[in-house]
Amino acid sequence: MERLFHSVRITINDKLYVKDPESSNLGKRIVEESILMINDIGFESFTFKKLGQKIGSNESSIYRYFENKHKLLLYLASWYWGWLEYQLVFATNSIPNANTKLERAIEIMTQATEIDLAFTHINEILLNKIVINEYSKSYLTKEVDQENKEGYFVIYKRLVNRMSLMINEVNPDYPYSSSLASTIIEGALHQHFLMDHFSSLTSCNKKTTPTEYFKHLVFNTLNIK
Amino acid sequence: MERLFHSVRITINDKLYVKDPESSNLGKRIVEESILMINDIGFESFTFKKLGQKIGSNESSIYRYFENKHKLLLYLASWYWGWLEYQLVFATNSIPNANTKLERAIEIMTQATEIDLAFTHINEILLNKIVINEYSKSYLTKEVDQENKEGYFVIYKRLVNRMSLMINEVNPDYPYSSSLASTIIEGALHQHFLMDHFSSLTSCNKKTTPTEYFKHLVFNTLNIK
DNA sequence: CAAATATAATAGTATTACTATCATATTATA
DNA sequence: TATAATATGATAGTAATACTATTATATTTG
Repeated sequence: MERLFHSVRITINDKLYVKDPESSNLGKRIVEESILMINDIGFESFTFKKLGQKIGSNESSIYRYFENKHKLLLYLASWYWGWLEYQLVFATNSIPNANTKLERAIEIMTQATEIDLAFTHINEILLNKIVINEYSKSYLTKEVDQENKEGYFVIYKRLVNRMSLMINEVNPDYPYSSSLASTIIEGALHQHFLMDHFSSLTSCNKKTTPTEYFKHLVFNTLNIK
Repeated sequence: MERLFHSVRITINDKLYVKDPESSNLGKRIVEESILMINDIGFESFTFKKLGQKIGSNESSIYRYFENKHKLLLYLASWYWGWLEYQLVFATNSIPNANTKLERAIEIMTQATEIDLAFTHINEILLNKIVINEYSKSYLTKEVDQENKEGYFVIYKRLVNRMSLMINEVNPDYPYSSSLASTIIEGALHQHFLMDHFSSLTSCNKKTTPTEYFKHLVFNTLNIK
């Protein structure tokens, strides 16, 4: 299975980069090391100048790949959601039973990424942490409507919609499938954040996982016992 | 009732300001106009220099009230959550029935702020919008643990805990009350954001409110019909 | 009215987020 | 293999940001 993942390529909106980072060694190093660095010092403190120093390259060279760090974040996030989408589709498409399928989907969407499937230069564990800590900043902006029109969030939207459809399959009469889908995906990120920084605001911990919480939430809400 | 609200004063951690903005006319203008301005141009573009120009004051004078715009955001958010907490307690404390009480609590936490109760210089409608669009940025930082220790998030935490207790009153056996409480509060902000910018990711709209969605979610999850 | 305090004005600094230009590698192709 | 094309690196420069420091001028208070 790992081998299979190796050969998958996640297609990302080409407006998010100036030059495709997958097309060169430097590009891959930019992506690889930016993940480590954003995870390390946080998105606010992260700059192209610092990244250049770290990878022994030049600030101006990084600008030839990404217009600015905001677009780099959107690129990384798209990659992450694309990767999750792939896992979701791969793991659920052969499941005939709607309940079992939704259950598996919730697992995939709410689990902490624990295994690095070694997608060459991308560390999925750290990328998952970046998404938990920084993803909101990519859309909580004044430019969100314009950027949404440009298609910067398509993968994320497709993912929420897939979840929504699976919810509908389980209970076609449930009237809030889109909201429930977005609540699971965004809420899972939030619960993971709370586990790390505000433990009194979550019931989740090492024993009780967000997955358990969301499964209970969803299946009770849908009136499936 | 409006008159009553007038006399309420929300107590905010005094580490969040250098000089209490409630203590002078300039301080109040800073708070008042910063709300308008952040709402208008967004937190990223907002600067103390611009604010000074708008209120006919000087950048350096604003720094005598707030160390930086991050602390100003924390101050505004604390004020907002304190104000919501007041409304929550006021509206629910006399309700004896646990279900009715939780129902009323969900209404208060998930409704869009529509009426400006004219808390003198603070526009609650705009402040609610700021919280929807900017609040996450106040805690998605590398300094969150330190700032949490300093008590910058106490009001928010108290509010989530109040919700959690009300959930427990309805169903003492429900094992995820803290997570459900944080899901309602954070999730409500998120659903409002989606209504404004990603309508395909939410089932909520003018007719179907987030309040309706969350009531259904909570009472079904708690197995109360 | 003097003293204390608050506010305003101005200047200055380090950093950020770029853009532009030119030099030098590396790679492709004729 | 020479040359052209392209990629990368080095350096410089700019406007804005996020402050700090100092001094001047109001305003308030005792």
